[in-house]
Amino acid sequence: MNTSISASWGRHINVIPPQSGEPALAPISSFVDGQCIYSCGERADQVYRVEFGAVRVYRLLANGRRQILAFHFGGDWFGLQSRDRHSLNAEAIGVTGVRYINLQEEPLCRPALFSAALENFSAAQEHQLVIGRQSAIERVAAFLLEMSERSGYSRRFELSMSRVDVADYLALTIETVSRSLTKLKHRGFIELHGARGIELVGYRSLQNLCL
Amino acid sequence: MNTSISASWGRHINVIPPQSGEPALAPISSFVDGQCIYSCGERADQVYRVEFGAVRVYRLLANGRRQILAFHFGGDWFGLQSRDRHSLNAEAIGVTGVRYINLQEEPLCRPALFSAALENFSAAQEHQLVIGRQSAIERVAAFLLEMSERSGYSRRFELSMSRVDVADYLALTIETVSRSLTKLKHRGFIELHGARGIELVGYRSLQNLCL
DNA sequence: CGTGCCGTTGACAGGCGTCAAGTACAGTGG
DNA sequence: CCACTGTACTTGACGCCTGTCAACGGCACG
Repeated sequence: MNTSISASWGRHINVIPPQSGEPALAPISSFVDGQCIYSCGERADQVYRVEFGAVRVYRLLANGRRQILAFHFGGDWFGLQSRDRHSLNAEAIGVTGVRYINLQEEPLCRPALFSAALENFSAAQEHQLVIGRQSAIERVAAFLLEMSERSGYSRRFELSMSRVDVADYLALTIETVSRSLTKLKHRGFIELHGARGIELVGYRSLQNLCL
Repeated sequence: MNTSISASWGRHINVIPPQSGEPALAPISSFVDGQCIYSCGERADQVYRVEFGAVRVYRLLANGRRQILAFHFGGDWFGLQSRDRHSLNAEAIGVTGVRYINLQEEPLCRPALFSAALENFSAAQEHQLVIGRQSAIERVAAFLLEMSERSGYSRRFELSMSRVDVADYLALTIETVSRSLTKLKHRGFIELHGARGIELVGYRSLQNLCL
């Protein structure tokens, strides 16, 4: 799926910097596309770190809708939870590897986990602003910039997730996402290479949209 | 402002349980209504705890809009930040007292702060779901239930914030908030006592709205 | 009683969701 | 090599929800 990227293209950061004296990390567990990593209601006694691939964290609502709260890529910690049971689901996007630590065996309050929690918190707040106060086209622009940042600020990259995922992340419909991408293309801000390939032609223009 | 509450009414929890061996808490600092506690760009080397009153945390966007990310009441920690400078603003709602700890003098990674960070994170996620996937009336219902919870699950309570604040928290306009409240009243789910007084008549019905 | 602020209500328009049809592309099998 | 199929994505038509603009009502305060 997202393994067929031309070599010259940026991708999401999959290289993990060597951790300094972080013990008790289990070996890499591998997941196929769409496979559940944890689900709502399960005991939350592990914290995960993405090694390669990507992860979506979401909840299903009673009206049948799905809200994706976050995407996680290589190096990101996820699964931190304020209660002892998960209130969200996590699934692999494409072939994905994660490692985890067991919270029973480890002190919960570690600097690495603390800053991971703050990073997650900060990302959630930024996303609140996007879905709260931005129009459809602004949300899509913000999303593209975010994905660019997370693939090392590359101007050209490939989305690892489908339109449905993008829509559920931005609290839009796939049709609106599609239309917004088309508008951005017509305005000369981006170019589309196939369904997943994105090129940011007008980086500054995109940023101006998101103010 | 929110000091003129009839004694029989629930209020937001202002009583602080005695902390067990938590040192270095500065004495209470008092703020008047609307006073800034910290603002975007300042160094974030303090973490605050509400002693009485309430706090709104928000950001102003370029289009002139304001998004309130969270309200904080007695006992809540706020001001935790992943970077060394604040990216948000915090203001007092009504007469408000806070205490803070200095992060320079204290180890950042303490259990109390860690769980505070996770609580903040969790609240941000729940709020993402509300503003992402709920209609106007569902958001208002969810808000009332949240305020009820935070005033000790009382059926009858008084809002400490204005309609503008509610609107900016729910990513709506004041008109839509007002209309939604009227609808909830006409459906017999709530009763309004003045502008700020709320009585939840149909608690279950409200919950069913928010599924 | 006038003034100002806050909240409510109404009329209207626009953006986005919904429904539906059309296109592109990969995989499969003949 | 090509037809067939299914999935993902795009585009179009239309309606509703919510934002915008405006007027009105209630209440505190001077």
